[in-house]
Amino acid sequence: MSLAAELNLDIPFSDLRHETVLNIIHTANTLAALGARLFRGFDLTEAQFNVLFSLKHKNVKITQSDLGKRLVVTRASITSVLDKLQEKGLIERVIVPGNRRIHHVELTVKGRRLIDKIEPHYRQALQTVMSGLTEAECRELISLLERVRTTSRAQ
Amino acid sequence: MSLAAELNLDIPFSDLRHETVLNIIHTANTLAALGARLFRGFDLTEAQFNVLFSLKHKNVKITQSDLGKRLVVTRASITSVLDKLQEKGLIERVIVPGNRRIHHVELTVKGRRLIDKIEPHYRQALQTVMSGLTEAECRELISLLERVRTTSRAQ
DNA sequence: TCTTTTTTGCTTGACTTCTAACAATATCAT
DNA sequence: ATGATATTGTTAGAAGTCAAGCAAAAAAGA
Repeated sequence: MSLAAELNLDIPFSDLRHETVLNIIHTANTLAALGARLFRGFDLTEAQFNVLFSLKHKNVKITQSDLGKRLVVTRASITSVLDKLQEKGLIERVIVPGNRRIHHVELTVKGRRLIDKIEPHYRQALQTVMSGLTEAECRELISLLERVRTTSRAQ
Repeated sequence: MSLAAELNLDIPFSDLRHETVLNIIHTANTLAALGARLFRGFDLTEAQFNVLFSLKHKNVKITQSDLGKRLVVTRASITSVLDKLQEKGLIERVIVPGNRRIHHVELTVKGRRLIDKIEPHYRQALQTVMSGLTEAECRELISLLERVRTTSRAQ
């Protein structure tokens, strides 16, 4: 269904570029909402899931700043998400000998167990949600989005 | 640039569907951040801009619930955004004779002047940000995203 | 009519996000 | 080495988001 129809607009889009941008944002919101619903079943927010997932799929030690870059949020945001995860006993901040400014963030046993339990459901949801596109179409979509970002970064 | 490179991941994506979903979300975030930067120059948040823009491009009277559906946020969210806009004197809630449950939301003169001032900058930014894609590519991108949403809605 | 259901807007509380500022620490340049 | 600069993590404050629950009002059904 067209976005204009979905949003019940009384005037169709007159600006193709505008329509494209809103389609990207609206699709992202739709996907994020599905994710949020899945994570809530495990008492996690999307941000909390993202941290756990990043920690699991990271080989080297990672600092809070690294995590921020990876998830594209500020250091201040990471601080508060980690606080919540630490309260729940899912991660720990490990002191790094030789550098008193940084912490290494690590999954606890409990944290690892939780993310291991969620991940199959997450993979399954991705599979389902993207089942409407072929592999070639996925690649095409990625390529178009990369070009949008490239232009955006030039701003 | 690939998303994996952008995020400095040490392992490339092994799951094409996952990569696609993250590309959509990350591109939307990038675009939203650009928007936020533009709106901040006019002392508006993105949510506030979205409300003003919707009000301007709406012919019929619109209630708070309508606005929520249009912007895909809950009624609770709309309430607080409207409170802020009302404090600034940019919108007003108009009592509807014959139905004491609803309000019509309308731009004030000040609100209309502001959105009129911002809109050309917004259009220009859209133009710039999407200049990397041809019209045909925009249509292709929209079509792929619509199919992702169609599948998502089936969940 | 009268009861039940639905819709509407609001409040509260939890969470995330940002910007701006800060202190502690590390790094760089002279 | 020492003074200037940059990085790291934190805090505080503002804003938005949602879910859940509420009261008032409207709509639907019996």
